[in-house]
Amino acid sequence: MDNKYEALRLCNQLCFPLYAASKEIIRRYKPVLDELELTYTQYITMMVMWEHGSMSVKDMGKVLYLDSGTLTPVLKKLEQKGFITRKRDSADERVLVVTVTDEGMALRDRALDVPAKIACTLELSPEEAIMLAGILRKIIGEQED
Amino acid sequence: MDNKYEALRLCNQLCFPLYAASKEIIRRYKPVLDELELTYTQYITMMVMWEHGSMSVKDMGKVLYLDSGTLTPVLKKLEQKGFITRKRDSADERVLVVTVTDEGMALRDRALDVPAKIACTLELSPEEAIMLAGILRKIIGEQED
DNA sequence: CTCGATTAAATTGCGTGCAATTTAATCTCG
DNA sequence: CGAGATTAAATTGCACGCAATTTAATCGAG
Repeated sequence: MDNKYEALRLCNQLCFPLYAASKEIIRRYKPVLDELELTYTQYITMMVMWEHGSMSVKDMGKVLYLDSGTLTPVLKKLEQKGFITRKRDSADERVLVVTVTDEGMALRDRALDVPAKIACTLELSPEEAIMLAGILRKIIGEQED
Repeated sequence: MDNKYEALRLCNQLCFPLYAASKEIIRRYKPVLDELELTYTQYITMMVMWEHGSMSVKDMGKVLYLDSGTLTPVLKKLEQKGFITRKRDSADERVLVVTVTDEGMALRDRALDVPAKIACTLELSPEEAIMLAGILRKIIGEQED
């Protein structure tokens, strides 16, 4: 019986599987990231730091799609752990520049095998992975890295 | 230069787009759900209620992949709004049975156009949607159900 | 040069998510 | 039957995510 409520059924939605899959992947990261004593949000923040070395909170937010309300406490935590420094830009004191420390860069080597550990739990074919990445990029917006 | 750190780059990951896409979709729900005065979590909970009418917290958790720590406050909020009732099962007092009210069922009609409103912002082809749903199911279901 | 507008972070408040623990009810097995 | 194991929710504590507001610095039109 496909009635007028059919569209409301959970199983017909894309949103819910997307939401559930996202949480499921973060769950799989947990044991791996626990060894580095990083949360998932701290991990993706460090990925940006490893790649860029130094960046304003605003730019970090653009890359990660997070605002200062989320980032400020995450960055303070990472500073506390010694992986980054937080310093106002002398040219514009409104801007806070985040910079990775030597200790932060050292962490990168300890994180080298994280992607492989996650990837091997996914069991997606390369074609599926490429297809998924493309569709997700379309949902997220367009620009990207 | 694809060096040994290449795998760590944010753009090469699937996890991050998945996480970003999930948040992006929930963001798109917000204005639509605001009209119903529901959060996204409350909305998916009501979807289950509309479909099943009555269910234990445990079973609800299995469907939504959420535990009682998350569900208890959500269900209390929905009870407070008058959309559901919460009552211990007389046959087994450990079990709390959640049941949709008439007011809760009435909300269903007001939510009828929510899926269409979201779908039309996605701009995915039917093939892409089917492909995406399949891949996500694979990710979600790999070690459970 | 100045004052209102704009901008970048920080702060506040609320609602998740989830691990870990607690409480209460039920089950199991001797 | 009865004590320990198991189970279902609730509770506690922490870390997001994001809207809204606040604070401080800079910009820009007049």
